[in-house]
Amino acid sequence: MAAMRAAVAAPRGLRRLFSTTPASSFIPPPPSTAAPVREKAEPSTNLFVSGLSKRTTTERLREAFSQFGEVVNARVVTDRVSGYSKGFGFVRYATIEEAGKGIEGMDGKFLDGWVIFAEYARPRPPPGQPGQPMSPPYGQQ
DNA sequence: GGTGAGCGT
Repeated sequence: MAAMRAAVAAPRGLRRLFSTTPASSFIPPPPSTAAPVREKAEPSTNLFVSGLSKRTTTERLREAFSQFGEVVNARVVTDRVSGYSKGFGFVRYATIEEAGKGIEGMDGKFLDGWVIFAEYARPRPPPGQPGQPMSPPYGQQ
């Protein structure tokens, strides 16, 4: 009789060996389209250029892409403190048409000894909308 | 000092 009580009170430590998650012995399969896959952004006048040489500057980037259209804005992303290029940049054409030609003409090409990759840049969050002043309590006096 | 995938001062 006392053995029954012992069989109920003792096996607590043993239950952990038998009670492994029953319904999830494996990793839950990702529902797809949830992986860190970087899809290409939709066409726009803004281009993302990667694979740049560390010595490639904004001017050279503009020169290279100006062959295929009017470059309205070009910028090589550089570190603010060190001032060195991060190896990628952005190029903005006047029209989407030129942007497409810029990609077709510069993607996979060489620039300063490095193969660069040109693609449409992702949409960026808007800078600052009217209603967000930099100074908080500056209205009442 | 300048690496080597990436999405901006």
